[in-house]
Amino acid sequence: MKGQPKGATIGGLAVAAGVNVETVRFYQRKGLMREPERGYGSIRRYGEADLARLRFIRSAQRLGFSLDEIGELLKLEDGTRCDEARTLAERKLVDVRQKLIDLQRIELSLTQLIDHCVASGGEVACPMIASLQEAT
Amino acid sequence: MKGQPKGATIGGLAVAAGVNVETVRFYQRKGLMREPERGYGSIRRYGEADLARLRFIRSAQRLGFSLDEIGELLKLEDGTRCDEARTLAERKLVDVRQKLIDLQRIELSLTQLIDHCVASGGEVACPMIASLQEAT
DNA sequence: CTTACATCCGTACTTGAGTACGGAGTCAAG
DNA sequence: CTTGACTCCGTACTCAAGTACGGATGTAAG
Repeated sequence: MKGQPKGATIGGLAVAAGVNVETVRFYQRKGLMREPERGYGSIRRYGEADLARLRFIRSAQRLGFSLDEIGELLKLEDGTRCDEARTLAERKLVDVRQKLIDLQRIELSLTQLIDHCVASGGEVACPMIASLQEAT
Repeated sequence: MKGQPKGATIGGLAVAAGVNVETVRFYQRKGLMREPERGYGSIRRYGEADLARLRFIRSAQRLGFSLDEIGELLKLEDGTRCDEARTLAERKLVDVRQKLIDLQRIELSLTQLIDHCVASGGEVACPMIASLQEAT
């Protein structure tokens, strides 16, 4: 009933997610990733869930969330009490929606710049900054 | 023809943008903000454009852009040669669109969590991680 | 059984993004 | 014309997020 090794080693996990082994261990110390039990005296094994979690962390980071904030998002995944989760989710949602607005504005600026570039021949300027002015 | 002082001092600028004076100076050193000429022997003055630029930098940071990337975005604002600008804009656009997709997925997860929370009474878990799984 | 390579773990180093500090210069009010 | 607050500038410190190092242990292949 014990069969062959169940999952990837930390090295395999790290490669699969495109991060450094040390980074995984760092996230474990921060409490963002679990440390699987090591079946007697041995080496830890990681599964799909660990990989997904690790990838989530990296994606969320690219979106400008700090590791502490990501920890909060992961608390939602991990199941907290309902009212608590809801409050947290609502706070995060406000933040996320503001980011969406800003990103959409930047997207628009960039597409317009590209269009103008195609249309004109020479110098162009992009109202990049104006794109984020408060639109009232 | 020289009138009264033209704009805000660095302190005023910093307060208006909600950042530290030192931060402004730091951005100047990095080349993200200009250092206005100081009319004979005196103190620098900043205008609306400087404030907008500073605010843009902070917003872009919240979206997960590094200061180096923000420098690139600002090159577009500042007007580069057309083909160069276009190439850069196209690269950034890919990045921005991926961020939009990820953020939209997170937004959906959060709203669903909130809905479930309202509907059920007790424990809830949020498929936060699943929300960013590659959907193909 | 040895040997090569990975894990484990603690500690130390690095990098990006600021923050803090301190002395010298500036400027407006009293 | 002094005084208090602010600017200027260089240098040094801090904090988050890793990265690197190195000795001890585990483990699979020859």
